Amino acid sequence: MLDNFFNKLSKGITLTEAEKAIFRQHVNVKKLRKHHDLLQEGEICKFVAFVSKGMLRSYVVDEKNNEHIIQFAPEGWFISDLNSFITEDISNLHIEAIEDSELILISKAAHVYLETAVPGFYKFNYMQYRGAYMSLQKRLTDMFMLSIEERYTKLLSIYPDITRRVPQHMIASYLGLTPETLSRVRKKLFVKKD
Amino acid sequence: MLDNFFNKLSKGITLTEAEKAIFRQHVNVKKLRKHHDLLQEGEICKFVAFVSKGMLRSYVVDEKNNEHIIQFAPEGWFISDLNSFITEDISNLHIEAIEDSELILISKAAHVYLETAVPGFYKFNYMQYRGAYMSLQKRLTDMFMLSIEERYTKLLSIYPDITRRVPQHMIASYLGLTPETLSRVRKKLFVKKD
DNA sequence: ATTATTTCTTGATTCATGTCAAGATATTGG
DNA sequence: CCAATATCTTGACATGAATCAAGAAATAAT
Repeated sequence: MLDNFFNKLSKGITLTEAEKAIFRQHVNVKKLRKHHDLLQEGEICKFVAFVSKGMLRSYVVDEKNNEHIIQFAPEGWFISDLNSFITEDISNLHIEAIEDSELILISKAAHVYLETAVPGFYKFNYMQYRGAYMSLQKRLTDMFMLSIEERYTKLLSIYPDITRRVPQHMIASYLGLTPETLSRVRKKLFVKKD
Repeated sequence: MLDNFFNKLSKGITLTEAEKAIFRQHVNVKKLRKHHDLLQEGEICKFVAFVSKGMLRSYVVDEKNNEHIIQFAPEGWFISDLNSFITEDISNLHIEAIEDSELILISKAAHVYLETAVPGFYKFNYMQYRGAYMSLQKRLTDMFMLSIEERYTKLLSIYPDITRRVPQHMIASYLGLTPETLSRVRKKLFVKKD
């Protein structure tokens, strides 16, 4: 059940069997079918979720009802609204499955407990947060530096299977574009290649 | 010399006098005058800098020679190119003083050493990274959700003294605008207020 | 299979912001 | 104090992306 989760952790730290047992006692497994919500705007985010199977997205909705995708989380990734999770303020994010998924949920109490009971987990989170900050900063500089075409092709090169798993309008949303604009960009790109 | 630095740390952790002494042995104080660089594109970022006095900015330069500001760091803040610092790849950032400044520089070796010699420093960095990630995510959602006016007024409300300390074209750059556009936005805002 | 739903494409048009250029204002340095 | 430099404003114009609308294509449901 937790194999993928332990695999992920073991890329950064080493876990004893005893520690794995502690995790098993303190996390919850949850299945979430496509289109179903893990978190809705206005709720307090009470978990960090590890995606062991499937794929989720987090997004915000603006006053014109346009969705803007903050993050995709395929299997092997974590997803949460960290702001809400830490401060216990209400969230302005939605988190939703975009494929039938299987999750490991870590509640706040469990998260706090596990960080002291399993020192490696604290270290792991340190690196997660640092890495998350570094990637977000890259995303920001890409927004500033790259043309739409470049941002799109870069995304494809980093996540080659994204076009097969994620509808194009969501990729547009992630890149900060309308679906129409992305469609036209793709047309141009593919004409060029011929 | 290190008072501001210790004050900052003591907001998250408690330091003994012995630990302060360790810091004093392992960090460097540096003065940097306005317009002078702390880091140039193409170099490897070999430090994390704490700003004890003055103000710095980090920015990228695109192929049209436009600057895009990633971060402002007034006194009490840290600045670095964390990507370059961690991976030891060359940086694509510039870091520059925008006021006469005084810095506490922590080299990579010192940073690593201090995190083990002063456990609280490790904890402090954990929170720094987590917090940095959370603010960057807010910045990204603001980019998606808010109009230019809203982004500008929000910036002013969070950093009321920024207009006095930072030239307007740099604020424009931080917000992802041209100086002309920001000038027009301000005009509209101030007409409204009358 | 057929219908219904979602996703994607394409065209016409609008609009916000960028670009270019010039002048005004403010700041800095000798 | 004056000159030089940097910063900010304003106008005219260009342009890239959004919007609106309709239809095509693909996918899912019955």
